[in-house]
Amino acid sequence: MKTPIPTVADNRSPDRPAGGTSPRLDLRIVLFTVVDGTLALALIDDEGRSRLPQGAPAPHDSLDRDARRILHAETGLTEQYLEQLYTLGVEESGGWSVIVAYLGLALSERRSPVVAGGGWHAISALPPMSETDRMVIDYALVRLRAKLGYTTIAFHLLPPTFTLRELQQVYESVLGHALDKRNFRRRVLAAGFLEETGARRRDGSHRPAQLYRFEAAHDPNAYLTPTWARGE
Amino acid sequence: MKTPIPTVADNRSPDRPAGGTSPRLDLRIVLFTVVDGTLALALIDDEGRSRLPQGAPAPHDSLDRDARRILHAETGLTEQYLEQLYTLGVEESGGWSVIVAYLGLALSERRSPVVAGGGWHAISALPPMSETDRMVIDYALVRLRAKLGYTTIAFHLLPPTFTLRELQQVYESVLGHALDKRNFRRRVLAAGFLEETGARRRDGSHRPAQLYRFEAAHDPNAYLTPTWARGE
DNA sequence: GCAAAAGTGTTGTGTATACACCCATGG
DNA sequence: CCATGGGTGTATACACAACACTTTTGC
Repeated sequence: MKTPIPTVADNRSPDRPAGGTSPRLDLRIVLFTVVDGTLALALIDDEGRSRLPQGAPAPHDSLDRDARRILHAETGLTEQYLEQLYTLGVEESGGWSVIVAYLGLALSERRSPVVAGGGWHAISALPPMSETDRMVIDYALVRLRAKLGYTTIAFHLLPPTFTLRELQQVYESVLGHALDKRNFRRRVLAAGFLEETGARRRDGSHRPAQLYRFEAAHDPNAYLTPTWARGE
Repeated sequence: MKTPIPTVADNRSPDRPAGGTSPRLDLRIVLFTVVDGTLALALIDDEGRSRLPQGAPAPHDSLDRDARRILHAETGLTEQYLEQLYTLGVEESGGWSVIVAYLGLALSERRSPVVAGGGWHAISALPPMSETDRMVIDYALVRLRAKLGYTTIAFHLLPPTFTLRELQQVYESVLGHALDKRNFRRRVLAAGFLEETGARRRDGSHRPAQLYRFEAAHDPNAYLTPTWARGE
C-alpha cells in the first residue's frame, strides 16, 4: 500500500502541499447499448479479467475529447453520446488514482457488433471485475435510468429512424420493467420531439409500423428545471 | 483503429501515452450563501485579483474530504453541504490543469461572516476573475437552481430552525424571482419534510411566525427519479 | 382465416396555478 | 387604531395511471 508514486514533472499549484505527489489520472467509460431488448455494456477482456475501457488524458486536450479517443482506441466503437459522470479518488492496485468516469451510449444493433479486445455483457450477468469498476457501473446505471425520465437521452440508443415499439423497448430495457403502450405513445408523441418519416417498416405477417425520426429542435435544458422554477 | 491492445501486467493504463505528463490537479469550490436576501459566493482575494477557493488533493484521501479541508483552509468556513459538480481540463497560466469543481452551501447569517482572506460577493456583482473560475461559477449556479426543484438542498442555506418566510426568501434569492406565498407554503408543507417546533419568532410589530425544522427522514433519491420510471 | 404486432380513447385521480382577504402583534 | 408581516382556501387546467379492443398485414 505504500508504493511510492513515481514523480512526474513538477507543475504545481501554489496551494499544493509541498512534497505532495500526483495521482494517476484515468478516464473510464461505461458504454451501454441495447441488444435484442437487453441492456449491455462494453468490457475489455484483460488477461481473463474484465475491466472498463480506460486510459489517460492527453496533455492539453479536453477531457471529453480524451474520453472519445480512449473509447475508440479501446473498443473500436464510436459512441452516439458521451457525458461525464463523476470523479473519484481511489486506492487501487497499490497506487493512488483519480478516476474520471464517463457514461456513453452506442447504437443498438440487431446483430451485436464485436468490441475489439472485449465484448458486450448484459448488465444482469456481469463478469468479475474490480470493486472500482463495479461502483462506477452501478452509478452510471442509476444516472442513465434517472435521465430517461427528464431528457431525450434514449434516442442515442436508436438508429436515425425507428418505430414507437422500438423506442418503448429501449425504455423498458434500461428501466428493467414494462411500460403501458398507450400511455407511453401518448407521452412521447405529446412531448413533441418525434416526427413521422412517412415510411413504414414491414417485418412480419402483421401490420407495418410507422417510422419516426427524432426532431432535434428542442431545448434539452428545459428538462432540467421544473416548471415552477423557470418563468416568472 | 488498429491499435494493438498492450497487456497491462504493470498496472499502467494500457492507453496511457508513454512519457505523458500529469496535469496539475486542482479542486475548486463554489461556496454559496444567502445574505440579506441576496445570493452570494465566497471568493479569495489574491493580490488584487479574486479567485475561487482552491487547492490540491492530498494523496490517498477521498476527493470529498479534500474539498472540505481545502475550503476550511482557504476560508475558515465550514460548509453545510458539499457536492461534486464537474471535472474539466483547461489550459491555464501556461500549464495544463485538471480541475474538479465543487458546489458548497454555507449558513445564511444575518450579519455576513468574514471570510478569511476574502469575502462574500453578490452573484449579481462579481469582481473580475479568470475565465475558468467564471465558467465554474456559472455552471454551479445552474445546478443549484435546478436542484432546488427536486431536492431539499435549500435547507442547507438555513439555520436549524426557520420560518416559512425565510425558506421562501432563500428560494427566491437563488432563483432570482418571486414565488406565490400560498402555493409555496402548500407545496413545502405537502412535501412532508417540515416539522413545527412549536416555538415562534417575534421580531416586529406584527404577528409572530411559526418556527419549523427540517425533518430529515425522507429519501433524497426519490427526487431524482420521476414517478413513472420507478415502480412497476 | 388466423396469428402477430400496430394502433387507438376514456375516465378518474392527483397536482400545479392563479388569485385576495383576515389575523395577531407592537407601537 | 394602524402598520406590518403571518397565515389561509377555492376553482380551474393539466398530467398521469389504469384499462381492452380494432386494424392491417403475411402466410
